[in-house]
Amino acid sequence: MALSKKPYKGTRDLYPPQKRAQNHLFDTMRKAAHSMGYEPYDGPLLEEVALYQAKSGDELIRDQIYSFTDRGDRFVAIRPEMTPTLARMVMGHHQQETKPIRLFSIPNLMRYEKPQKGRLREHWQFNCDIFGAPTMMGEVEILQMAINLLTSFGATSKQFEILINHREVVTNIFSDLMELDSQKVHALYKIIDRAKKVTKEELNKMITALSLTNRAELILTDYLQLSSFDQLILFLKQNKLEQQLAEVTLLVELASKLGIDQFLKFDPTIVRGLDYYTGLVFEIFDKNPDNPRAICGGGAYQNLLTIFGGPVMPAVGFGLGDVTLSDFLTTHGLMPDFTHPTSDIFISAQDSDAQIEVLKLAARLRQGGGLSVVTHPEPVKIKKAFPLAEKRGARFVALIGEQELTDGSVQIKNMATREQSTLKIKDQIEDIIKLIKL
RNA sequence: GUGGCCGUAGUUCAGUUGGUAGAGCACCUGAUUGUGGUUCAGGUUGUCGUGGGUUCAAGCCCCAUCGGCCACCCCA
Repeated sequence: MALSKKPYKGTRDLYPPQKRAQNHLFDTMRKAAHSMGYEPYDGPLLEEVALYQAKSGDELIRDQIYSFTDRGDRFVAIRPEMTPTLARMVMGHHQQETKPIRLFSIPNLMRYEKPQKGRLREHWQFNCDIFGAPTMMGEVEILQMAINLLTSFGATSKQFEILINHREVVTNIFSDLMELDSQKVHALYKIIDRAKKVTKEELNKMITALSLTNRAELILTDYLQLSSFDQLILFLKQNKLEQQLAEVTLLVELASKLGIDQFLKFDPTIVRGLDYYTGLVFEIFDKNPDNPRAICGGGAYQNLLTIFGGPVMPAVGFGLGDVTLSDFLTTHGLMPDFTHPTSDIFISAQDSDAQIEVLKLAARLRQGGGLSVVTHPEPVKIKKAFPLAEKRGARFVALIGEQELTDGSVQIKNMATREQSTLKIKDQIEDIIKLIKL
């Protein structure tokens, strides 16, 4: 039976047009990270499953992980997310690092899922994390980073928003104010996570099924109606949740002074699935109603080092996938066209005697630095040279034929302006480089 | 895991009530033997996803399987 030419289910073959587009995403990510002092890192593709079992949640391990037993009987997985690897690495080094520790990476991750829009089995995810920053300083910085990234792609606050919640606020409301046991808290998490996807009647039905006390139900209703930070702050004041009040107030104040408050919105239904989040949680949403999907998610987690016997350390981070990002950029017309390659100059010979001169000229031009020089490996008629140059996205064409060979020159033509000049290869190499670099 | 739609040339797709495959784009060649993007003429390209079944005959009907898209479920 013939082998399939298609890539494995849920994965992509990245041919040059797709890979150029991805490189554009990655380049912009690296620039955004670098601009805020975040350092690059990477980790292994494989980790022991136990690393994920500790904090990621059952669902992820049970159904969504690619795992196998290796020849040494170790139960290993292809990384489904980067944060546990990062925590492991930080645990190994944090004592010798200056705080805060700022790190980013663009790992490819795999999850065993049914592929659909915005969701494949393999994707690349921009991960940014900060360890050891004071509460809300790290949070605000991470939000800034996410905003920086999206705005440097050209996106505005009209196109995306960051929906924010606080795990501790939620936990306090559920377990202290409403006096629920942990089982009901967990069930309620699931319910409010679904709140925006179902009708009010269905939501009420799910809540009724929990058989809460009247008091608890009232508090829940109040909570779910909060739709701004102002309302949340009022709610926290009324219910005397001092610690959370101070944190949320600080967040709002910092965001407002930095001018990023226009991007932020409190949303009581954001709770996020991963078990390790302990503080602020957020998701970035496309405001376009046709693409109502989170393009990025993150939050604060302070206990992840404790699974290695490490200290409690404040940490904040987010992950942003390349699939959802390019969906977002495409729907808003922010994705440049990467269909065609680009190069600076295409050089070809008209007869076989001139072929070696083509290669020599190309080598000299490359020594000039930073130029993309494409040669054709066999002589072609002049007419053919231009379409070939176009295919390579060349801005200039250089031709060497019989005449040029006898006087050591080269014809150089600007593809756009059609201006053409004859230059001596030996004496005028600097002029040629200057011409192309203009 | 559940449901819907779909799988035909490199690509996007057409293909009638079953009668052994077609178009655009792309690609190649040519239109006075040293100057392109337009135009024109000609040409190449298929295990019709795979495996079974029904039939004289299957791209078309049936079953299975793999894959794709979408919506659920779930969730980075």
